[in-house]
Amino acid sequence: MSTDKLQSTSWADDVDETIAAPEPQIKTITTPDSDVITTIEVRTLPDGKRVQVTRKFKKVLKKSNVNQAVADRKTWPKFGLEKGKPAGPDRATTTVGENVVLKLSAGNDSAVEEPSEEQLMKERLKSKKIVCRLCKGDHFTTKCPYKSTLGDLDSAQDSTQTPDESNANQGTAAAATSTGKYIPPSQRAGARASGAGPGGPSRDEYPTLRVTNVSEDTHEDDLRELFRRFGRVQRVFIGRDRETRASKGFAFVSFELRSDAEKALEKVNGMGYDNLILSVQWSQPRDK
DNA sequence: AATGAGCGG
Repeated sequence: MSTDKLQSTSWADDVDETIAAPEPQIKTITTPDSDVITTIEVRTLPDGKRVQVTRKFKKVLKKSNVNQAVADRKTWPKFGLEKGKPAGPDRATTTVGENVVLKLSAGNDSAVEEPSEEQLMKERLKSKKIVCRLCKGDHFTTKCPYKSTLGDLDSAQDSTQTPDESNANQGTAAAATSTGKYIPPSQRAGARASGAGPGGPSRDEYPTLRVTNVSEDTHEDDLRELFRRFGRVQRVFIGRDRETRASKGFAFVSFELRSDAEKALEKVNGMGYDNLILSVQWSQPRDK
């Protein structure tokens, strides 16, 4: 360890230097046979007093960058239930985490800053591939474009029930499955596919209108009431400020049938409502 | 003028 190395590794010294101008003199004494390094520092305090600081450091013989005890432990033969198994983690039962090393450094050197916690998480998520359980695509299962068609297939495969149990459960909502897991009626084997039948719209695919110039005190229910005359309204959403929840003056109205949405668009676009004139367009599909 | 929230893994 060199003299200037010692100076920069002590954060306390760095702090002092900003206050006390006089440069401390440091003498390092190394004895080859001993495992101790001695430094003697002479410095002048702000009030003029001279002090001598003697520090002793133990030389550490490091085989690697890990704690010696940890390294030793890794050479132990396995014991207990793992007795006789080959060395190293068994990947079938053990997930090997990322080795995060805590590094302390003097000052706030942002140029060599470690990647932030957030970045590390993102990296980890990236390496932990998202695979759709239905079609094996790289999206979440709920985002699967084939959800409405493969969805039933999946729940049938997932089921550990015998056909007898499955049939018995279909009739009674209260019946528990053999796994004890509740399956809502809409997802039980043989249930009608979600949306308007097989291949029909899946939740986000309903015909949707964007309504703008909506007065600030218009509520979801008001729009539902306004649009219901054109057909079954699937959803009403009013754009709001995240914090204040105040309306941002636009809304989305989804119908179950495109023909109804079309009628609504024609009739409501340009219509006076609550002292404003509503504008209605087809919405662009939500995406991110 | 203006295009949505939040789940998961």
